[in-house]
Amino acid sequence: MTAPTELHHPPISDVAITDVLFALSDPARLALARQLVDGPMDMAACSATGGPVPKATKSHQLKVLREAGVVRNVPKGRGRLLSLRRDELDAVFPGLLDSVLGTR
Amino acid sequence: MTAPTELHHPPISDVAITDVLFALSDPARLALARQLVDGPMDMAACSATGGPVPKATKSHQLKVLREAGVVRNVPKGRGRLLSLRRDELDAVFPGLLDSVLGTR
DNA sequence: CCAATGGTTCAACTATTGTCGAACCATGAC
DNA sequence: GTCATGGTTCGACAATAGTTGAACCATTGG
Repeated sequence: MTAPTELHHPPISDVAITDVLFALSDPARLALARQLVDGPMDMAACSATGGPVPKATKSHQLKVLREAGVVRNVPKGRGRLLSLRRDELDAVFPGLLDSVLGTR
Repeated sequence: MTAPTELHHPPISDVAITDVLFALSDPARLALARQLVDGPMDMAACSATGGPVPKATKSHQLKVLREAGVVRNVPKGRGRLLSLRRDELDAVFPGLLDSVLGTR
């Protein structure tokens, strides 16, 4: 098995719109995604709810977003850098992120 | 209790975007919603998967869509008429239905 | 009225998701 | 190397969601 420092990201062509919708259908996950609209962010810097969330929980929430093709999660220093897969998603599901992440 | 012939539809202001996303995050429910984009449809006429679905299952799937504010379900003759709550949803979540229901 | 059609609801069950402690892994600082 | 920091993974459990038969309800047609 490969070093788990590089996590798996599905090719965007393997991502179904239902996967994306499901990933964003949870308030905590949606909140995480919205923190990335203005650009990449250190994982340590973004918070799911504002309150304290166990790191296992946060890691799991981001895993769902990652496996749904919504976010990218790459090593950076001793932490990780998160980013939206904006361009790719816009190409396949035009307007989706705009409407979902833009609406309050 | 009131006659269950009139089902409950949440005011659109009570509908969270996460409710809508969740309702549409299931392939069968998404397929149902997509059959309504061109206008209202008799419930008996729309099929969830193409294959045979027990009526209890179909009723349940539509209940999720209804309670998420996505579809309206009113009595019509001895059956029911389904429709998207297009205008209301467009007002609150602009572009959402366009991008979700429009994309293949 | 009665029967057929179309649908909802209930209840019981299965299956999927979510949560989080504990153990483990990688990197950077020293 | 060692320690601290930041994160993933595993495993067990809790909670939520999905499926479906059976019972029931409403409407239309005869």
